[in-house]
Amino acid sequence: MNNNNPIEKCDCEVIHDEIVNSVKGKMPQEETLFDLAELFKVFGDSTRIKILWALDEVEMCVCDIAVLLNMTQSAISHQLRVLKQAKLVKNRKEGKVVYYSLDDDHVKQIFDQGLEHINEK
Amino acid sequence: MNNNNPIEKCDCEVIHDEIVNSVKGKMPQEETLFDLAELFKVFGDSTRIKILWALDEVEMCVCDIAVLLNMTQSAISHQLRVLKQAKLVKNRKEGKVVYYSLDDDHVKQIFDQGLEHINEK
DNA sequence: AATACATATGAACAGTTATTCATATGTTCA
DNA sequence: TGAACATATGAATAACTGTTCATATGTATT
Repeated sequence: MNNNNPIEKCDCEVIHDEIVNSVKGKMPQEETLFDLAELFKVFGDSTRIKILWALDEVEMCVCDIAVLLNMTQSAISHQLRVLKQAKLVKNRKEGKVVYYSLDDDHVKQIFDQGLEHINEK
Repeated sequence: MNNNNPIEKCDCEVIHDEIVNSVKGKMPQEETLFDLAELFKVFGDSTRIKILWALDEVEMCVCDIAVLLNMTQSAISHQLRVLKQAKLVKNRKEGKVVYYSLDDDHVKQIFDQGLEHINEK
């Protein structure tokens, strides 16, 4: 069933039909790959990386983090929301103060793998 | 030496001075965290995730990838450049055709950690 | 040499995102 | 109740990013 239809968006001929079809069969669901990209997008910002790294050490309140990173409370709060939506951090409230902590066991391992890549290259 | 200077950008008082200072001492170098974020930024795009996943299966030429993902050759080529700059893929030339393959052992492990996070939540 | 084709690349555009600013919410304490 | 403070949030803005389009480069074939 290998017809010679013009390929939709690619402006070149298929070079290796078999390989393409084989890989197509092995690819995870579109949605899974999308979710994976969304997760890594969260890791792809220095501020959030710093927050995660700090929270991997110890639970901290919003203001602590702002002071630590020398940024505004607002900026940190916005980023904590992103991290929370990604379910990477959780929080607990104690009076006026909200304490954030890591909510994932894989963060450190993902960091470590990333660092290994960087250090090898 | 805990003076009571107004904190630069944070518009609130330091809540837990000791924690902030302790964590500050344990944080990796600014540059390391920046590089880590830059690396994850590369993972933070569906197209690039798909390319990496495909190349983890088998070496492919640019056109193959374009057909596989139903995208233009140009778009793929641009993304391959990003992946190459990040040293996640390498290529070899055979006549007109350029074959790309993974250039990192950690890609799959990073994916797996990410997937574990997603599946747990 | 000329053509065909695979890939690369620069400019432009649209969509996304991080920070700032102003302000709202919610809690404590007097 | 009102003042003080920690945090959250919406709107605005500036910077960044992915794709497209047009075109350039480089290789093989005739």
